[in-house]
Amino acid sequence: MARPSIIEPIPIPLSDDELIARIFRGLGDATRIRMLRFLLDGPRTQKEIVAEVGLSQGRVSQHLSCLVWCGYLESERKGRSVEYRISNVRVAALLDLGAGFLEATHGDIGSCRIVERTDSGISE
Amino acid sequence: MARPSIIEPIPIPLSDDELIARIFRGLGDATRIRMLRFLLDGPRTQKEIVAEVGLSQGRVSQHLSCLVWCGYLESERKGRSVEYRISNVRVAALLDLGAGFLEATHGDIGSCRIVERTDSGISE
DNA sequence: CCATCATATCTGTTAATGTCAATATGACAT
DNA sequence: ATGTCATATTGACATTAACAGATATGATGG
Repeated sequence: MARPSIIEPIPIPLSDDELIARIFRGLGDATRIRMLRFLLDGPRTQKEIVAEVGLSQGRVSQHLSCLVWCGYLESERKGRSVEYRISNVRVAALLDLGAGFLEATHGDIGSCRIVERTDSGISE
Repeated sequence: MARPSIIEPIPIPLSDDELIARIFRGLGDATRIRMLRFLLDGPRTQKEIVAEVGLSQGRVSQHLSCLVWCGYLESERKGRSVEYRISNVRVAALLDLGAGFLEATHGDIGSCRIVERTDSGISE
């Protein structure tokens, strides 16, 4: 696929710290986590993902581009649709480690305003 | 230590997806990554950390509070100073996995505007 | 080649959060 | 108790990025 609009034509040189931070920032949004966990069950088209997460199609498209260019997903056109799938096993490993970390802590992360984002919904 | 001001007095119930996203968002900033990597060498006082990262003392204090309440660091007062240290081995595991992921991808994450943050500095 | 379905892009709004500077609080030595 | 060093908090500001809605692009079937 061509470079989506959310992608810089020319990459800017970045520090190691910034690159690693971006790896994690790619996972730092509840919508993207939800998409990734949905796709752990198997490949899905964008339309199916839109139905699952309930956000606007445009926003979902951008999140998916982000996840692809960050290396978490692969995409492949299948006729009119585009199919998305988890790119490799490291993704599941990262999600597992994150979930394990959550369990191991006292859960105070829910109180930290620095990583706060208004989201009142209890897990489905 | 008492609850810092960046902490909600009463935690708001959050979805699993949001909690996991926050775990990763805690690692989604180059300054916090730099601090964590610095502390992998051993415990340091806040003053030493301020000298290392070169940001204002106030901002460093907030990042450290964030990292503590997210479960990445532990803090202990030592006389006038406060010593910070990596809380457990999962932290190093997460950082390693993130770095490994970075190597395994094509490095296109540096081009993704969604996880962009202006930071032109090449690694020190 | 045209209508339609699926996806991509653009525009504007809003909330989150990184930052510094200034100030307040806490611990310790004298 | 008081001055000083270390840390915490607050205020103001800029930037990032999530979001909906409108529109554009691309693929396919008729």
